[in-house]
Amino acid sequence: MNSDFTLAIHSLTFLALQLDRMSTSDAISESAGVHPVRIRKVLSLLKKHGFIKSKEGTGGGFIFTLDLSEVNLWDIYRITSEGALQPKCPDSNENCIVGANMKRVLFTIFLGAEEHLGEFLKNYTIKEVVDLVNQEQNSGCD
Amino acid sequence: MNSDFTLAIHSLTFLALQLDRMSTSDAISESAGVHPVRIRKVLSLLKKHGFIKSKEGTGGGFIFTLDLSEVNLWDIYRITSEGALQPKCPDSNENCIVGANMKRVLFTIFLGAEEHLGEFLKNYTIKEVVDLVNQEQNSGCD
DNA sequence: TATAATGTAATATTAAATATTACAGTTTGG
DNA sequence: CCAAACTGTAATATTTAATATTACATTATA
Repeated sequence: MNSDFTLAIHSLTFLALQLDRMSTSDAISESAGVHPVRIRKVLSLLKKHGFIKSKEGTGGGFIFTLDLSEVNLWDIYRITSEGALQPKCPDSNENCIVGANMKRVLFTIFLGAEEHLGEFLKNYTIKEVVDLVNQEQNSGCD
Repeated sequence: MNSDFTLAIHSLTFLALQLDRMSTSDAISESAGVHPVRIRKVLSLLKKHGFIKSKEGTGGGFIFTLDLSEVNLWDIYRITSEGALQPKCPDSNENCIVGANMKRVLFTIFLGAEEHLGEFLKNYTIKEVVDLVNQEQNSGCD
C-alpha cells in the first residue's frame, strides 16, 4: 500500500485546524514531510468527492467544505486506496489445482477483509482524528 | 505489504493436498510462481511455529504437522506480516501540531484496524481455504 | 502585468520486494 | 563412503513500486 491514505488524513486534519482560511500545498507538505506536488495530487481526489475545495492564484489553496464529522476514514480509504489490501500475486501455475485457483480464492477473502476493515474505519471521522491529535502531548510550535 | 502472507497460505494449501508425503520447495515454488529460496524462507517461519516440519536430504521437504482446521489466516498473518498494515509515514514536521502528533494517532488507529482485521481472518482456516480452492472451477492438471 | 497559487504530465530517484547466486549442512541410496 | 537431493541462510543483484523532481499550462489577485 502507498501512503496516499495517511497523507489524505494528514492533509484533512491540517485543513480542519484552519477552517477559516485556505492552506497551500506548500504549507501542508511542510507539515507532512512530502513533496507539494503529491499533496496536490491527493487533494485533487478529495476535491472530486466534494470534501474540500481549492482556489488557484494568489491567496489560493485548499479549504474544507464539509463538517468535520461528515468525513470518515473509510470514505477516505475508498477514495485513495480501494483494493490496496489485495495482494499482488505473481502468475501461478495453471496446471496445479492450487496455483490455478488460489488467486481467485484470495481475491474473495481479501474483498471481505477490506469490507470488514471498512466497518472499523467508519468509526473515525476527521473530527475524532483532530480530537486525538489535540489530546497528544506535543503541541507543536507554529 | 509484501506477499509473504499469501505465499504462506499458498504453501500451506499446497501441503494440505499432499498430507501423506513431503513436498519440496521446488514443487511449491512452481505452483506459486516464485523462487524456491523464498518458499524456504517463508516456510522456515511456519516451521518455527510448529505448523509444519521439514526434512533435509534426499526425499526431504515440508509436511503439515497440525490438523488443517487448527491453522487460521490470522495465525499466519501474525507470523508473516504483523504490523504490515501500519503506514510508513515520513518524518513529519515536529513544529506543527499535526505533524508532531499524527504519526502516533495513526499508529493507534492502525493497531486497532489490524486487530479488527484479525477477527475476520480468524474465520478462515486452511481447511476452509482448501474447500474454497476445490470449489473453484479449474481443477488443474498435475 | 508580475506574482503566487493550483493542475497535471513526464521523468528521475529512491526504497522495497523479489530473485539469484553461493555455499554449508543433512539425509538417503547405491 | 560418496554422489545426489534436499533444506538453511547469507550476500548480492535485479526488478518493481513509491516518491520526488522538473516543467509548464492555467487561474486568480493585487
